Amino acid sequence: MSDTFSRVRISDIARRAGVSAGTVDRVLHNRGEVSPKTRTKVLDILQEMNYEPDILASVLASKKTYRFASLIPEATDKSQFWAMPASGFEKALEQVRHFGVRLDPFYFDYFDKDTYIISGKKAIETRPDGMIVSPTFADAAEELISICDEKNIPVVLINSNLFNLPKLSFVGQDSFRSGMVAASLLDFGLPADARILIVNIMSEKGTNTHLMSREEGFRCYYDQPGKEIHTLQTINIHGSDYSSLENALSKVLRTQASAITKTGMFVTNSRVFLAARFLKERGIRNLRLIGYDLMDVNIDYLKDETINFLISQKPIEQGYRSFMTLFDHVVMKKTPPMYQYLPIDIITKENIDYYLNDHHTS
Amino acid sequence: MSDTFSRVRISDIARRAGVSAGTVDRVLHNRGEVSPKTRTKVLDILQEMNYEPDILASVLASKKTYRFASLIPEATDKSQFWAMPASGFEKALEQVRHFGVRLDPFYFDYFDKDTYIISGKKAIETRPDGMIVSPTFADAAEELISICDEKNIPVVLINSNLFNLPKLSFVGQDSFRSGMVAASLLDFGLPADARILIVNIMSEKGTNTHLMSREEGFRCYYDQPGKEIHTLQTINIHGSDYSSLENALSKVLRTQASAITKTGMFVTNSRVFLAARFLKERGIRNLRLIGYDLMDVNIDYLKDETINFLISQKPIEQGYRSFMTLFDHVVMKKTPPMYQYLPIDIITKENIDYYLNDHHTS
DNA sequence: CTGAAAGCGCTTACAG
DNA sequence: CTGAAAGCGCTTACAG
Repeated sequence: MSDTFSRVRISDIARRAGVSAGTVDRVLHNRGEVSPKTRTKVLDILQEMNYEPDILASVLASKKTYRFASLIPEATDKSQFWAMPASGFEKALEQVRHFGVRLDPFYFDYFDKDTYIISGKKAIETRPDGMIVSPTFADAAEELISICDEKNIPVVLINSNLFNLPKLSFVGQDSFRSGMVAASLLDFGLPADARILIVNIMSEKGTNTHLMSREEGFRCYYDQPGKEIHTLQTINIHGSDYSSLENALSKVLRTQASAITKTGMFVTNSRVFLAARFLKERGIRNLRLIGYDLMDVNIDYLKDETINFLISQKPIEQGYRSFMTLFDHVVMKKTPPMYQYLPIDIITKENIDYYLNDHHTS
Repeated sequence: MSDTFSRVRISDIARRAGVSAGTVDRVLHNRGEVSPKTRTKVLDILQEMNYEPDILASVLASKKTYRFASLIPEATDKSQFWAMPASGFEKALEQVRHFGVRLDPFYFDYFDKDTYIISGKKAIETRPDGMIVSPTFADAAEELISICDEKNIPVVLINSNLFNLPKLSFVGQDSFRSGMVAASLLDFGLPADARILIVNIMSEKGTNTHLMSREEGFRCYYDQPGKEIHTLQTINIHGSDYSSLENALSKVLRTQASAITKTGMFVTNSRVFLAARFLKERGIRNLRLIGYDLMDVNIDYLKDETINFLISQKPIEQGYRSFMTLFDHVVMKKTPPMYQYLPIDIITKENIDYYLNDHHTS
């Protein structure tokens, strides 16, 4: 493996073909101005001698510089989530800075489609060599991406996917499957004939496609033959303030303490801390609770055992891999896989420490 | 961040200091032959202008080539485990080949200390620029590592740790903590007053330190205040053939079917498939079983639900990170953290697909 | 359509 | 102790 290391140089090829290095370079990069005859000849020798370019020399000589753009929601204190992919970008950037790579971040308001379109167009206008795009608003995303396609800007979709679009790759989690994982965990921790609440805490203006496929996956688990039959009940809460949730949950959770150990709750997003708060305020213990994302509030409830499991979307890795996908494609000329699903990490009080810092370091 | 990108060149420093590039290079690399006066002057200017070397140019110019050595057990069909770190090495190597990096792998027989010492010494004799060492035999490892220290060869320990040794870094999993994770999972899935068997399937000649700390961690979980009191029973099996296990388990598992749902079993290593086979052959269902490592046999039992959870040691990542730690230190001159604990991944039938291939791709 | 030359930023002998 | 020059492998104008 390590002997494959590039020993054949352009000058070797040139000599062998009886041409100059410049000409070899021209065929190497398809920049024309070469007669078909010499072209094929050089191509043959390239092949025969198994030429592999020295990327370092190439980057050094062509003082080319690469600019990528990212289009993700602004991280707010209500939703820290999008700060994580951004830190993944930085981590990746740090690793490949010396290749002359830059990243220009563009942000938008998660609840405002107009800002999405405006920021997106602004990003495209800078004519980046590649873009990382969160398709938060499906229709608007579709439009932006087709513009990128026209302008030959490769696009990596991050966090949620849109099918049938001219994208380079998708990096994210399989929402449906993560729902199944949640279901299997609750199933493991509940006796037969338990009662399970599926709680969708929806934001009024944002998209809720993730939540829907998580619920589908969750329900799909119990549709499998041989699974114990629990009672599944969906509760849709519109608005992510505490009082909406309190109102909705207090109606369905009047059960006396003894039944609580036979109850499970699956909150289909990071708002699981609202449910945890509810349980804690009412002194309801031993209900099995599972939700998403390693936000600080959620972690607190995980540590005090109000939440049993959190499923991580690996946001830092999403950022890191999106960036690297672009880099590998644009700079290293590698074709990435079309779908890159990150692992569905199961986080508990006991293993969370090793998921908290980027470098898994202590 | 991206504007920090190196714009100051050696020639800039040289001009400013009124010396030649060669001299700047000499102080940059501490290779002497510079008067103290010019040295401090150059140093000052370096600092002041915030010089950052262009690694690409540096690697290209110094046709230096780096050689690392690895010392890990040979992967056998009985134990595929060590094939994974090796593939992690390859993955890392692939990413940094263009820096002139090579890896010479050295292997030994997991059960034969002599082969460990012999291979280790052979590796050291090649005078590598860094070594990745599995400290399978503690005393012998200690000796090898002190030789490396004398010869200034940085060492990264992989998979299991030895404290108080002159090592660069350790990459692996916190065994104790992984035991706690296992305990919390069983606790979640078992009713109060259940019975839990801790099964140590020990190899006669290899080291079993991992198993011990996993058991300690497991027991530690139940020592915490407020945990339901289950009956914990340790079963030590010497020899990793099926009949030893069959013999040992058939003595303790005569319970009638109804009690089985109140039984959990924690196998402290990858031999959990032996226990799974036992259960399956006897038609014992609904016992809660947890073990380690994503070996093919284990995966089969996970998929047919005989095994409930597997804890992954992330062997590929261990290999990848060990190699990168060496690379970053030797080539990029970065100081790594002393301990690098990888996450303790919880694997179920539902999420395993996304842990199987290196690139989390589908 | 093609070649010769200069240059990317750093390192390496070599001469003094 | 120091500087000038050549070179790493590739790319980029430029001249023809």
